[in-house]
Amino acid sequence: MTKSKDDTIAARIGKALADRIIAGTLEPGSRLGQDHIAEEFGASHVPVREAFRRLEAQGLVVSEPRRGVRVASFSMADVKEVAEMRAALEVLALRHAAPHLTPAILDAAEEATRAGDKAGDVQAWEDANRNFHRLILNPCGMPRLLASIADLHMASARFLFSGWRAEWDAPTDRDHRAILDALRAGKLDVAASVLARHVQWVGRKPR
Amino acid sequence: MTKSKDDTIAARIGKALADRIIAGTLEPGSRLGQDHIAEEFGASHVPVREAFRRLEAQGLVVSEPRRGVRVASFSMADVKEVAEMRAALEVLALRHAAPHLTPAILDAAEEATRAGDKAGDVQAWEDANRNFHRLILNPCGMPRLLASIADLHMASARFLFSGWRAEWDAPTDRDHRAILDALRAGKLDVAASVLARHVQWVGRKPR
DNA sequence: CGGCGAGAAATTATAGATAATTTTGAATTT
DNA sequence: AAATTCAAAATTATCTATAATTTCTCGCCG
Repeated sequence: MTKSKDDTIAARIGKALADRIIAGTLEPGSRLGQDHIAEEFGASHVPVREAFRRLEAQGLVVSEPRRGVRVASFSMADVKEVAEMRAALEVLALRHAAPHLTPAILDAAEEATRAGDKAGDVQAWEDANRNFHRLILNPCGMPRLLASIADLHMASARFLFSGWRAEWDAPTDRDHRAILDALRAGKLDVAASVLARHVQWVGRKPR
Repeated sequence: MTKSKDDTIAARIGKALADRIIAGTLEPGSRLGQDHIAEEFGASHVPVREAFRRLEAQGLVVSEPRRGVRVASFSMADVKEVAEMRAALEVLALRHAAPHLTPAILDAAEEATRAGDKAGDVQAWEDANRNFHRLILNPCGMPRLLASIADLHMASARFLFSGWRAEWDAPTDRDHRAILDALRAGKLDVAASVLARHVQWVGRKPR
């Protein structure tokens, strides 16, 4: 029953590569040879090429016709761009999700925030962070919007894991609580503006 | 020199199919058999499958593993969702493009508006409309944002051509002029709010 | 008369093979 | 020594073939 998504080999390879790119295991700019990857996964290169197309659409790789595909590199400007897009779209999602937010959902989001506080490494913190955003935004019931946000979130996470930002501080988790408080108080505008600022935190220059 | 984009067969097929889906030649829900399409383009089904992946990422087709792909159908809710996403993202793009807008660009945008007025059919009007938006947004210099907007614009155009809206009235072109006036007067907030409203016009119920 | 299999036909997904293009590298020339 | 050319090697893109899955059809049974 856990086979509706990564059923095809292409989907499985695509997901595996995405994970590595986000985690930074595959470095920006590095070449992805289709035969090499096919061999590693014990498959032919056809599903590998199909996986490439999806990754390309997600902005995780760049492909030059007949010259191969490489892991997408990103600049500070790219990071800021993604952060601003997230701010715009997540605010939109929140405005539509708000009427459907139940106390149970808000409690779950608070629990996710606590998990983030207890996180020992960046990976665990990011998992909790993603969970928080997913919980409060999913009820908007706009699938295309949520898919776009998920892609942008991946790009943000890449940056977070890239070492540019070795530190991850408390302010974001304070933001989470401020968002929850505002939502509980019915102050949607406040929640939205905190969310917008919060999302762009990752786009700030480190060090 | 016109070969950096649709160089591969897969890209060419993808673009051709996208055009047909947007124009409505391929109806929502209709099945796309890989062999059938491959034969039509005088190719094998492998590049066809790669084209499918890109179309899937753009939301133009939906693919169920081992069950084929069909032209994505869309509901009124989908149209509204796309319109709201466009509003959010185009406003963001406009805010970043504004500082780089030159009189020459604004004149070109006005010319595009006139072309829209003179348009005899929906197709010509949509071409002019897309041109207007492209002209005033491209200078934002945010490639990922512009790519997302382009995808959303395709979805909007699909709706426009779908027959749900056989009429296309003047108000949009009045909006175009209001946006240009506001930009020329340096009233960015006004331009942004008119743009947001303008984009969502297509999401209104026809008849 | 309507559901229910079993087998056939059609279709998708993957593999293996081939053609075409780019990259590499060494020999040659200036 | 640097630049250039040209052939070999590597890699991508596509095609043809095969395996696996779904859909269809038709006869059978309730």
